[in-house]
Amino acid sequence: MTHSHNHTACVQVALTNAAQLCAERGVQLTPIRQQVLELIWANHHAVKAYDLLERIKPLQSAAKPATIYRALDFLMEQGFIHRVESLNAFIGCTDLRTVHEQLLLICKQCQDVEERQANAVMQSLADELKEAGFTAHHKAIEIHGICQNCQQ
Amino acid sequence: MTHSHNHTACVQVALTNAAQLCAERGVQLTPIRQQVLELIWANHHAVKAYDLLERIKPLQSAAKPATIYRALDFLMEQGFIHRVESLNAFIGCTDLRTVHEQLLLICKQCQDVEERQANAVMQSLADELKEAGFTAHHKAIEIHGICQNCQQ
DNA sequence: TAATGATATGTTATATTGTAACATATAGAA
DNA sequence: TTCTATATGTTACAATATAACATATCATTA
Ligand SMILES: [Zn+2]
Ligand SMILES: [Zn+2]
Ligand SMILES: [Zn+2]
Ligand SMILES: [Zn+2]
Repeated sequence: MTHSHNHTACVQVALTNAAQLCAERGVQLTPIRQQVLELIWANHHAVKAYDLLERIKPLQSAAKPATIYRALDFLMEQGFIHRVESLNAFIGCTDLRTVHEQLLLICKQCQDVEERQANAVMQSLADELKEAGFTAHHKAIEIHGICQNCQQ
Repeated sequence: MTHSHNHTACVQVALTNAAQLCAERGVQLTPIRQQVLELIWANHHAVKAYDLLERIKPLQSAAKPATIYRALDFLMEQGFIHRVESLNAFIGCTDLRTVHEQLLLICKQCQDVEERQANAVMQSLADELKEAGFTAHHKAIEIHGICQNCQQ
């Protein structure tokens, strides 16, 4: 994603959808929440909470850790962002309109994180969980390696 | 696993295999490393580093965070334990003799973590990664929910 | 033997990540 | 207006993890 794409469009889609969904749901996309979402969408890297804190300070001089973590909690509840567990970091969700499980491909070289639907994987996982008698509430599927662009 | 099994056997297998593998590999299972491994194997819960620190202090009064993290690094390098990314915690590996990807089923109720081979899942994941052109180095697949025993 | 090098541990300090708790503000509903 | 829910401000701290340098131990080898 770092490589040649119209990222302005990515950001605009994300923000427009978030605003729309908030309106539909009767929740508030406040300035702080919107700014945090925009900062996360600065690129396709996973962003750390304290990096967000530094970056939002020019806009919100009173910002403290709780400011960021509250905004992150909200954005996660609404499904606008995902937490990358193995990085303690956050990325914008690229598929706001679908209820989905996320498979995250995390490139060690360019730091980009790609979210994929991976329906076949999710289906075999569902089969496996059924066999195990396990009721899933949340799935974290995070693959670290080298992305297609970085291999060339 | 909490429910009715011979856990003494689990521990013994884990420790015996670890000792054997260290001998084969020419690395040292020092007292600290062995004690940390035993503490991790106290049960099938994921254990946090600072809990290990408290628990090892009666045995190693000089223990500090670095003591634990170094032992954990060693045990992970040797494949004797896994890090549970979504819990910042560690579990003993139940399958020391096989090179494998781990699928971790994490029960919210009893805290047990079950490691499963899940060959079908891994195969569809491999297919998906191939399609994505992504070369995987490390996989963290962690499912949170309710285990079979806790549902009854 | 003595010097060397590799490994493991001791020790202090600090960096990073995340929450708790309580106060204040704001705005719509009753 | 008063109440209530929601959002934010603020202080303090808890929990997780690493850096950096000192010391110890032991096998190798000059
Ligand atoms: Zn983009
Ligand atoms: Zn890349
Ligand atoms: Zn057991
Ligand atoms: Zn359970």
